[in-house]
Amino acid sequence: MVIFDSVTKTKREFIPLKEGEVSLYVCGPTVYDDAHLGHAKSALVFDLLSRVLKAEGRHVKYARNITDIDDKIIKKAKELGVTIKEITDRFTEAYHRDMAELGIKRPDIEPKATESLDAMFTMIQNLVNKGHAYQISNGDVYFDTKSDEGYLSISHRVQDEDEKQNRVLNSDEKKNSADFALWKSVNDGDISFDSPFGAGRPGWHLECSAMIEKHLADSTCKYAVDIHGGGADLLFPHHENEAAQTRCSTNHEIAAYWMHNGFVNIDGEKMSKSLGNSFFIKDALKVYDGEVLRFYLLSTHYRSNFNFNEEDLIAAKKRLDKLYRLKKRLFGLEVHADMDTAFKTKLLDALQDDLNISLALSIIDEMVSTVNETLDTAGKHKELKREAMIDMAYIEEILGFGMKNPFEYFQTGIDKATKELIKELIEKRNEAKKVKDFESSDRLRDEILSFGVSIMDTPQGTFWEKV
RNA sequence: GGCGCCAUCGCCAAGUGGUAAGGCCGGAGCCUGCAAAGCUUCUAUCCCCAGUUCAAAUCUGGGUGGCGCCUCCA
Repeated sequence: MVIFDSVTKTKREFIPLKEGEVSLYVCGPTVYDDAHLGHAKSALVFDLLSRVLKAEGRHVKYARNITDIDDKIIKKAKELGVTIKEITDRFTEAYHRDMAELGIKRPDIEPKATESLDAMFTMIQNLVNKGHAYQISNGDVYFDTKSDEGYLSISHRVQDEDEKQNRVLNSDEKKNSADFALWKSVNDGDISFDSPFGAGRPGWHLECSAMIEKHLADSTCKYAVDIHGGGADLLFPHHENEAAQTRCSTNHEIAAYWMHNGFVNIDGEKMSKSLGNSFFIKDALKVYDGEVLRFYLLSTHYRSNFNFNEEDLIAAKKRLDKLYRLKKRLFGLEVHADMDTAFKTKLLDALQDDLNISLALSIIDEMVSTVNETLDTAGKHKELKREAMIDMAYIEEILGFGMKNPFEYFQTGIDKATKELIKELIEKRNEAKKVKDFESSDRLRDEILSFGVSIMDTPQGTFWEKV
């Protein structure tokens, strides 16, 4: 496996801390609202990564956090007059539902901030003890960025410039303008948690470092985890600060490899909360099949920015359709043996190169095309069919494409009653065709088509699909 | 202002020194009562300029044009 490490900005051969094992930590959502396409992209990318690592025969320990303490959550809870737990439970559940629709597997560990406070306290205490953190008069505890020689080594920023930017916004008591809060004190009776540093709530960056130490890290290793991932926007300040906390409170760096996925834009415009053009997954799912969305969002390399638009989505759907067409053609054939094929090797090879999905998809297209061609010319070809089934099962396993029953896949969006009606009309039409009453059969076909479906006459019978 | 990314066929998109993958759309054909699906076939020299090299889409320099981070954000 070769991974593009976004800190060294080079492709590097992946060498795990412990042979055969991989620890992967990905920054997950803050659960105060529904998940949008950006959350989907990130979750999809790292779902793919963990699948590929597993396909290589590695044992993967994948953690993705749920941020359930945050100012935005508190604000929303106040607005709605409910507890923060009601908010976080509701949106955690929604997140899980949306991710499942996209065929994303649950990570092995999903730590929550509320369940990781002990680890955060330990980290803050270590930082204070080692002189990397200090408390100011109002109770806030800050990380002293000047005390960390490695600070800004992750994002390669220049300190002075950032200071100019931040000076006005920050508290006078802070030693350096870039210092960030580890603990924010609360005195006004607002929602808070008890801690050795007084009542308050943790700074956002802290939880990831603490969770990694608690769930994944081995203090005998040079790095806390093998791979740390997240959206490109998190590189600074979030990941820079995480790295600083871990570096200064423990005896290791936080991650050996960093992976950052590109952004999702909508029709050429940046999608962001401040612009208010977030596209929720649940809304997209009303119009598009979850697996089509999965295929579409995954069809571009993870580091590129992704421009979401309907025309491209339709083209992606047509491409996925071809895989399902072949699956339909092979339907009913049982596969027993799990053998290696040239196709499987090629597909894995492509994905092992920093998740080269475009190359992987072209390999799938070629396989589909070759099998179709052979089936057309050579007729019944049991061995070929069997191998194709094995290959498709592999695509399902490693990429999560082709998971559905192919007949149902092509009929999504048509209700049951209509399905029955269509079935009857097709029978009538076939009666008419039998006696070569083409006038009636064409009339019936038009009637069937009016439901927004297309029909196909094949040697196996007549099939229909939603257009 | 600081740091950084990108620019390949109408559209999406691989390829990072050896002579342009794949998909969508479109044209022609096979098959089919018609159609759909499938199959065959056709369509680019890689934003511009200069340089390095036997050889560059791929390296260097300079343009031009997009974009991101620096503030909550995946």
